[in-house]
Amino acid sequence: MQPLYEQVRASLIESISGGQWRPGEAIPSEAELAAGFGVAIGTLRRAVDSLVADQVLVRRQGKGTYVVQHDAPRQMFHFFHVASRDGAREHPAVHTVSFRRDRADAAEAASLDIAPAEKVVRIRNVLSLQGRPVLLDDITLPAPLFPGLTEKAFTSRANTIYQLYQSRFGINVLRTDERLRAVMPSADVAALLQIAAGKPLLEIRRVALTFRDRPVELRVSHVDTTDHHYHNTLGKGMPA
Amino acid sequence: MQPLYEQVRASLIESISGGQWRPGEAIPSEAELAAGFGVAIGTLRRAVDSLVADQVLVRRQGKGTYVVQHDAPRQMFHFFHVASRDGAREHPAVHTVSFRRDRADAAEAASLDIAPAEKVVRIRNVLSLQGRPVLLDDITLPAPLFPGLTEKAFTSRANTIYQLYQSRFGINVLRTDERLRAVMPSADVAALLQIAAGKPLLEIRRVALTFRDRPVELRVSHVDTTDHHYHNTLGKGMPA
DNA sequence: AAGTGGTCTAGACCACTAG
DNA sequence: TAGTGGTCTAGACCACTTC
Repeated sequence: MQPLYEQVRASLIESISGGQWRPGEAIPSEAELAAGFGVAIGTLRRAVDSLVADQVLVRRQGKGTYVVQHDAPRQMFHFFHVASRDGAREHPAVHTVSFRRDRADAAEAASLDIAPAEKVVRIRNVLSLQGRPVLLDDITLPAPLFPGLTEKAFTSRANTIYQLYQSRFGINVLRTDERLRAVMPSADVAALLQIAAGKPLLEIRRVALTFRDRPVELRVSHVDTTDHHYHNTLGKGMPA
Repeated sequence: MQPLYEQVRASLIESISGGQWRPGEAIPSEAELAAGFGVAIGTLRRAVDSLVADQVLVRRQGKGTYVVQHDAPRQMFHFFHVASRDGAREHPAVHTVSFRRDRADAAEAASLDIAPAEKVVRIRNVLSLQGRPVLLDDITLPAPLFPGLTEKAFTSRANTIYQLYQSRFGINVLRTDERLRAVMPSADVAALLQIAAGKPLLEIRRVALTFRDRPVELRVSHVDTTDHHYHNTLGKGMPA
């Protein structure tokens, strides 16, 4: 038998991912929820605690508990780990190079857990920091999950992409799985990042996951690490 | 005023970092501890919970709560994120190339928060996976923290270095701060990793921290990512 | 003053481990 | 059977926000 607080947690997730409580909205008070589920308030709090730890909910003392919104600055940097030499993080300026619809290849289908040759949307973005191109993102999205997605919707608010996924398509990115390697740039990548051909790049292959570890986005990034680096903290709470 | 459970947590940390309970040993039962601190058992549990989350303690139902030992396999991989192409992780074979005493340069002193020109120990290790050299570690340690450290002690159990820090010098590595870049190898690095000069490497600059975020080790790694990658999971509990 | 989340208590009962 | 951690309850009181 599953513990009660796990069942309550699962039930809360249903309500959130089902759109019953929208991002930015407050969920009912702890007393109400506990009464509704027929559990003690301590048990309800334990379920909420775990969702707060997973960044799905945020508590605001004296006000209520809210569904997180991904456009908040600290949500933004939760998944953006590129920092400049002095450790400062900055919002990148995003420029969309291309936006088109295609079919998934075998590797992509495997990564995204979709059928081979499933329809996908491909977006290529150049991200600039301090006015210089530093990062090239190649994003692949399963088309069925993003109905009616247009380039315009993407570019108009592209610096908070996960917020777009959440507000327009009800998709909460909770976790990402990243693999990093050092590579030599291809010609087109070098051109877009305006670098010499002999300069190595950091390649990040990221799969973004939502509830139940379902993949929703594949993103391959190439980073010019001349003046920037990828920052990672292991062993405790989130990086600041 | 600090919450009670925070005070209890701080007190527990004192007992652990002070060597009162040694790694691998069980701490007193929750009932005993609660009585000793004069708090409710729920409050004591909350303090213990946070230390379990920080990987300082582990609970074993029916047996007791133990101070973490860093030689456990899952502790090993907590800070070793290099995996092969298929995602499998493997214990590296370690070969010590050099071991010598020196003085810290300015950058190292800043990273380790020690006086300029402080005595340090420098170790250079080559780590092999599947019989091939994949990783070159350049480790810098503040000598005063590691009295009597010899090459022999290091090499004899070098595949669990943090366990050595813990068992011999009472230093618990709790957190690491890593910065990743793509670089071209210097001649000596290329030679030790047996790679061509034109092949890019992943550079990892890691500072290891103990209680109160005190730095205890600086490690610069160079990784041949031809058949391996650096694996990172963001947004939830520890990677498996 | 009313409503919210945050802390703390005291105790019951369950699940697991060991002798 | 005894001892440990794991779950769950019911309620008191505090701190913060809003009206």
